[in-house]
Amino acid sequence: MRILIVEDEPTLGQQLKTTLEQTGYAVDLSVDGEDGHFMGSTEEYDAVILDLGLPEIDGLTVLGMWRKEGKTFPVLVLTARDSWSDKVAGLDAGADDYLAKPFQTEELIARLRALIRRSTGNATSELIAGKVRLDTRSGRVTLDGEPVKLTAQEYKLLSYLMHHKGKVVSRTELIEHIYDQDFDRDSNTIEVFVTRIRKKLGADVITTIRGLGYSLDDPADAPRG
Amino acid sequence: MRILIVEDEPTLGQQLKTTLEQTGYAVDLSVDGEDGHFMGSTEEYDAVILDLGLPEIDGLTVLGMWRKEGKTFPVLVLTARDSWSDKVAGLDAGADDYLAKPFQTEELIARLRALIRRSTGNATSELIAGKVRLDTRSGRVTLDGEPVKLTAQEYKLLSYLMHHKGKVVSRTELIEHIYDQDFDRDSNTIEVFVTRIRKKLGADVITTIRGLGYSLDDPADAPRG
DNA sequence: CCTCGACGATCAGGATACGCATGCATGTTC
DNA sequence: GAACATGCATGCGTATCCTGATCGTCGAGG
Repeated sequence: MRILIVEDEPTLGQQLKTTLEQTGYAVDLSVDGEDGHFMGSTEEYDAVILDLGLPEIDGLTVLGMWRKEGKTFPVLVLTARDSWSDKVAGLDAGADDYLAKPFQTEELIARLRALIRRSTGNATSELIAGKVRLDTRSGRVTLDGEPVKLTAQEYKLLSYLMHHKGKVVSRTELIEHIYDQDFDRDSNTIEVFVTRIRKKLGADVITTIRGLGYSLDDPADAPRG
Repeated sequence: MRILIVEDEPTLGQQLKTTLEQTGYAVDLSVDGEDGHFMGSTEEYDAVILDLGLPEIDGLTVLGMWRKEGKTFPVLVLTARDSWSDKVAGLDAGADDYLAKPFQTEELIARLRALIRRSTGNATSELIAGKVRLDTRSGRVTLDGEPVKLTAQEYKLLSYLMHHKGKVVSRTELIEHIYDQDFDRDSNTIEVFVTRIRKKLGADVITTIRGLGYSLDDPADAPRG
């Protein structure tokens, strides 16, 4: 899962970036509205954290531009002001949630998790596909109830696939969503990690669709449509 | 749009109901967890407003039951408590948003709007022709609900035909849209793939119009209504 | 109704691109 | 500095694709 943070205060921004990366997200950080808008328009994000009090361009303006462009990623708005009218304005401008500063980092993470879960159409924080379970809260993965140790990248890859269960995900899409910008797209790392995940969870977990990408299917919601 | 309110405090509940009705929603009001759960399970709602501090059954429990039953309507949780851990628990239990009491009615409405907008925003990009369904988002094809495995080229060909359902598509047109430039036009690959698709999906899916090309028709919108 | 020409369908073999697995060098973490 | 994670390069096996030949079918005209 890849996140964009648009925050003009360098300390807070960098701190958020670090925390989120430790949580298992790929994070890009932008420090002003113009650059932030550009990033959000050109790159693929699963969620955006947007500070309203930006220099140059106002956060709400940026948000409005994205929505006009048809961008649908969920946006979590940060506001220093504690007036509910601002919140209402933010929500109506297309924000999906907001958080007033100062806030607990845990709460930010929980809200982010909920946003991504919701935007990918999942009802709970525990993703299940056959014998494999992935708890987005604890970041744990189990196979037949047995805990499985995954590395950071393996987890990111699996998590993205499980969030998009049943969908055919191209290699490019995977690269765009588990790495932050500046990554060699002509590389076979995705294949390598798919191999490693299969070794740990079984070969049948991830299906290859030749020429298109990969797909993670749940035997439970198979046929019988 | 139809809303369910589960709120044990009669005054607040009734007031909310009135306000939302004036805003243009159809509103059902339930005053305890058990009844609320029943309503949510049996009726069709576009969103639910759920108070956590309920008598009898706890709000979080009700929410958990709905999610287990596969209910996906967006849920806005109301909580009197202002501890972020409760909020985190609520979000992770499957809530889509929460609001701490006391709150401004305007804010509630704005959040509700945002929730519904998001949950209905995902128009299904599914192409249907008779027994065949092709989901462009997930890249999957089903026949009578049974998933069918197509190769990349087969998928491209079928996809193009389904996008132009009912139209007669020439072989040249197919080649131009399936292959990038510079492809031997005097080749019979199209015929080969049509054959393969027919083998997988049935001979009647693709109709041959001799001398002109192919056409994919939906019995549903056949000539003569 | 039959014949014939033209077009489309089908089949099978070889070429190729694709994905898999493994080893190794470089980074990162404790 | 050791253990581990990551990403790149290589060689290999195979599903997939294209080609070309043959077979089948449609439809018009005799």
